[in-house]
Amino acid sequence: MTLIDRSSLHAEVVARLRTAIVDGELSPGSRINERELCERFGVSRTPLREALKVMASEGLVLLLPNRGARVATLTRADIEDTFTVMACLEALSGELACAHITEEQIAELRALHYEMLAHHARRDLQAYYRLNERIHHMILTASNNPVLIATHAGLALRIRRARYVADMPRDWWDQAVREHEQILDALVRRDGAAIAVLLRRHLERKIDIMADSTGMAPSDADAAKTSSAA
Amino acid sequence: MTLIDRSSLHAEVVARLRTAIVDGELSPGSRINERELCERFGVSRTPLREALKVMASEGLVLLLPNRGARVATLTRADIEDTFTVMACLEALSGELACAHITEEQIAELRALHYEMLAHHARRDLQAYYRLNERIHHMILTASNNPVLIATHAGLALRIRRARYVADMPRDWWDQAVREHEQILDALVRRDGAAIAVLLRRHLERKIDIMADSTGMAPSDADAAKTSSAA
DNA sequence: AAGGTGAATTTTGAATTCAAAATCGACGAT
DNA sequence: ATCGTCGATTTTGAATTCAAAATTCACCTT
Repeated sequence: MTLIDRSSLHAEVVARLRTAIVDGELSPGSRINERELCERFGVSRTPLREALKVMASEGLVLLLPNRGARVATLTRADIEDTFTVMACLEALSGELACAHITEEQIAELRALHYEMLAHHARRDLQAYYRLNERIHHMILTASNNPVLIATHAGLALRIRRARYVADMPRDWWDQAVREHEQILDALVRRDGAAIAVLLRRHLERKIDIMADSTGMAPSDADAAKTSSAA
Repeated sequence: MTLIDRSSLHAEVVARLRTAIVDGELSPGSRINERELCERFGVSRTPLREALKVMASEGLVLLLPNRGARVATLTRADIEDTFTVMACLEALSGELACAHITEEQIAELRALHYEMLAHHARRDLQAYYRLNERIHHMILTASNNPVLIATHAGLALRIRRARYVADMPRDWWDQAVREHEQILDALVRRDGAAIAVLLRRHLERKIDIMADSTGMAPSDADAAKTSSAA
């Protein structure tokens, strides 16, 4: 593992710690050993601790006073609650995008949509996810509301671990693609009310798929109990 | 100024720094001198710097690498964008609250509403604001979605400085009170769709009042230039 | 006199140090 | 043999120290 660029150490450490957590390199609920992470990143404890505090305020890390840090766990309720809020935010983004999006952006969005259709046809789930993400993000961007974009990004980060699940029922996937077509159509018609409804339903339908899938921790409290065995 | 409790220094410093910024004790755009603040809080630079980094991730502070920290300024666009998102979140909270709120909570909400009416009748703006805030927060709480509550709180914090303005046009105030009555009514009827529309409109109407009022900084960039003017 | 140059000072960023709290482990009592 | 207690070790929290960057300001040049 390469050592960190010394010029903006704090930001680098935050970024790498975030990546490590979001990518599951540091498993949910696991204890974070400061000394160990320092060695791994090649930095002293000061910037690492600063990073931990930032991550805690982002909700990716749990800080137990005098007892160290722990990677935050996601309960099923956390995921559902987060997605409910994200669905609402994306609905708003679509609504705003209808008012602000340019013809060029719509053209690009259509291109991305066809690319996504290609991945769907090939059953390439990973590639599909990537395009899907780019499309949603492009609508967010077209909302022209930086606060909305940042708020969404903050929430997306926390559930990223759970968002992209391996098993997606075939019929669900087909339906999602159809929904995307309707969403694009509403955008072209600049029908804000319609796209808001479509986006929200689209996202809320995803909740069940996600939460059902991978083994979720029962809760932060329970995880803390079992791990420290205190 | 009392020195800080030494048991949870970092959290205390974050809380006090946040209060200082939100209450306008530290004026927007002004430079933050670490040494000076350390003396004021009676702590060393380490916990203060940790707090600054957390505040930066919250958006209350701007960190210029190697050039210190600055209290974030609010542009009119920031306020409008933030309120647009908050309006959407509160609409969702009302919708969810319709499904979860108990009869007892509705009774309490009605009591708060009458208290607020009293303050409105007396033209006691400060007291009105406090009640208004409690009512909105109670609906948020009744949504039973901690993520939604936390997200809303994070945004509310940033614009708190601008939210409660001194001059509120009489007709606007009267209208706001009428809207509150409709909102309460929708809640009683458990009409989620209606309350969502009402709450969103209610909040969005507030945007104009707020942004028009107090002297807003033109932008962060401009404010940085005229730095020492604070 | 105006503008630029460079050393002194201040301020920031990060490592180190120091103290307190928690964890671990051995020993002894029941 | 198990539980509890006391001391050693580790880990955390915060102050201090050290180095690098930026700012200030006197001085020099034109």
